[in-house]
Amino acid sequence: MKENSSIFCQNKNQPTERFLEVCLLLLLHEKDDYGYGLSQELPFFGFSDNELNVSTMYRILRRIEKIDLVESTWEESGLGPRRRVYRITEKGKEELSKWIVILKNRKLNIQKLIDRFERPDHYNHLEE
Amino acid sequence: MKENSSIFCQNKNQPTERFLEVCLLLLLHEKDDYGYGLSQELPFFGFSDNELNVSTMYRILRRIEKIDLVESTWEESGLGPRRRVYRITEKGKEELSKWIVILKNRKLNIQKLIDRFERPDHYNHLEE
DNA sequence: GTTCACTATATACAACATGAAACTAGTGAT
DNA sequence: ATCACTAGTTTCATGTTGTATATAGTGAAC
Repeated sequence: MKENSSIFCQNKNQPTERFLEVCLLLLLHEKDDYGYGLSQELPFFGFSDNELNVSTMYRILRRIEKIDLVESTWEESGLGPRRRVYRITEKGKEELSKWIVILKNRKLNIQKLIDRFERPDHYNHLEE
Repeated sequence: MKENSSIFCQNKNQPTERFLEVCLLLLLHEKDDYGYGLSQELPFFGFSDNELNVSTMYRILRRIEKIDLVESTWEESGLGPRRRVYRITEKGKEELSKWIVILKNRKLNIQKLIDRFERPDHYNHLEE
């Protein structure tokens, strides 16, 4: 069982903050970047100051590097500490594509729940 | 900081399977039900056979009872083992309403990500 | 010249959530 | 007797989180 688990990327959990992982992959799909720079793009996806935990973000970056979704090198900035600049790999791009499919589904399921909450009449015929 | 954390229900994480919690609250908002019965309604929200872990579901039911979002009583079914029948509380209804707001936001953020993946041109002007 | 704010990354810790598996147990059909 | 279905619980290893803490470079204000 669970052989149709393509819906689960890597057969792992899908905690919400996996969404952060996908956001990072998307941003790195657009262009190479480093942690601090990425953190400034994240409010676009709803991770505003209060909601972004930078520890979590840096941890995710290290984790997805370990599983070869991204690669990194150190670069001198001249205007502050060194930056670890990340680059998405082919494997990372494939992972991103799979996540897009999952997220489309997730969005639909959320919509279903909202509809059912706001228009209960459409589902009442199930009552006995 | 984090005082505007009404966006985080009970200040806790929002792992994806919290979505399962909200589905259960919604179903119990519609009518009283027991675990096994609820499990048969869950495919509607995307929790098909392969994707629903019944341990998780039963665990969530016990957890949300502990924090008074639902109450339960044992009932004889006559056609099998006893059933623990759950009923949503006022607190549970309030929690459900808060979650609906969160999920509407989550849906929007997912949509933003999908759009940005599929129509990168609209975001390219950011490049240097 | 030192304090402050900003830039930049990393790690340790306790708390919590998960999937998988095993377990108990009642009913009814083969 | 065995099987399939109904019904719920607990244990275990693994994984993820937020918080706090640490380090360190730059440049401006005082």
